[in-house]
Amino acid sequence: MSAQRADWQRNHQRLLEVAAAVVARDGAGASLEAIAREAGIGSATLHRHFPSRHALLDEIFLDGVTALSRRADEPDDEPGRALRRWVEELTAYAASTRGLAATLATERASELDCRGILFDAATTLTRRAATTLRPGVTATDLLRLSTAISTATEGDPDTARRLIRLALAGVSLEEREPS
Amino acid sequence: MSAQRADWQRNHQRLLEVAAAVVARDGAGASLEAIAREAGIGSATLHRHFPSRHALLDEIFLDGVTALSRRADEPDDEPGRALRRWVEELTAYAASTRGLAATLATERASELDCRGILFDAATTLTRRAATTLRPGVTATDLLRLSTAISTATEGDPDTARRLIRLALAGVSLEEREPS
DNA sequence: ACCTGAACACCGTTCAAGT
DNA sequence: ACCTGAACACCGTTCAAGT
Repeated sequence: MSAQRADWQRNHQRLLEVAAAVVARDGAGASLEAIAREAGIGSATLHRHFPSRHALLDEIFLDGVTALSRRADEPDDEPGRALRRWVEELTAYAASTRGLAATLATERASELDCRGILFDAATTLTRRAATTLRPGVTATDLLRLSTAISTATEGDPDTARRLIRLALAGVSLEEREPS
Repeated sequence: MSAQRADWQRNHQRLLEVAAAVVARDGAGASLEAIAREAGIGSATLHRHFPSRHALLDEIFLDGVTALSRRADEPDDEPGRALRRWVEELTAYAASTRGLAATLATERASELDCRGILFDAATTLTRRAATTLRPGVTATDLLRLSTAISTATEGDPDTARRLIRLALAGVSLEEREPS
């Protein structure tokens, strides 16, 4: 590893830490100029490190999302319950992590970004729980519901949890076909 | 009515029409400068007519939302179905009307804005359907779910309809308490 | 190779000055 | 009374110039 590469890594790391703090404070729409300013670099340098806002946001949340995705592997003898619990945790986590919900709502650029990682986890859980699910329900549906709710309840994870539980269980007591 | 007041009304009406067109094209975050420019007025005048972005957006959508709220009064001998159908229509309408979902997601300023009107309609339907609903489910819950989904699916009313149906019916086939 | 200052084309908001 | 041009303090993006 060259000295330049080590330098770059240090700057990169520092930039990410500052960016995470600013996004936690100002949300997904935080000023990129403010991030560069607080990191002590030029805004042009920020743009070279991260070609888009989404690229920056995605890297900020990558560790937390990866940790959450691992929890999908915990064994559970009731796969339906395991799926519901994980989706509930994802929704509450995204609602309490400023900027994450908006990041997940953006179309992903690569297979290895936050959304791709969560999609893989959701797919595994959905497959295991397939027999307990209403026919036609996909991992994509569950992620869309979760992201929609966490986006709408940013900063209020209790409400997020309540709404995703409601959506997973259904609003009505009646027996019906959804279509 | 003075000539000045008539003038103002004409300008106001023209401004609203232009604003509606620009928002339909550019979304809820449309440039207020662009709206003023296309309406042929100064941006300062726009700000005097509408003290906030929300005030402008709300007035743009008022007619459509009022029409939708009236449909809650149509009689139905199955109040649970009536509620579900109306919430589904609201969600699809908001998803297909650019800028409306974001407007509904904003905390309301008055009792007579779009959100207040929809809240009244949802409250009526929810009360009629109370015995068919899971205990504790409120009109606010249903509006929050609808707005969350339509915000996340702007421009795709078919997906919006599919997701709100799923949320109303429940994802799982199992009998459970949502706790 | 890497970074930066400066320029560019935008914003929203406000207010003195005009009519 | 009403409207406007202009000013102000910001943006994101790009690039020639520096080291």
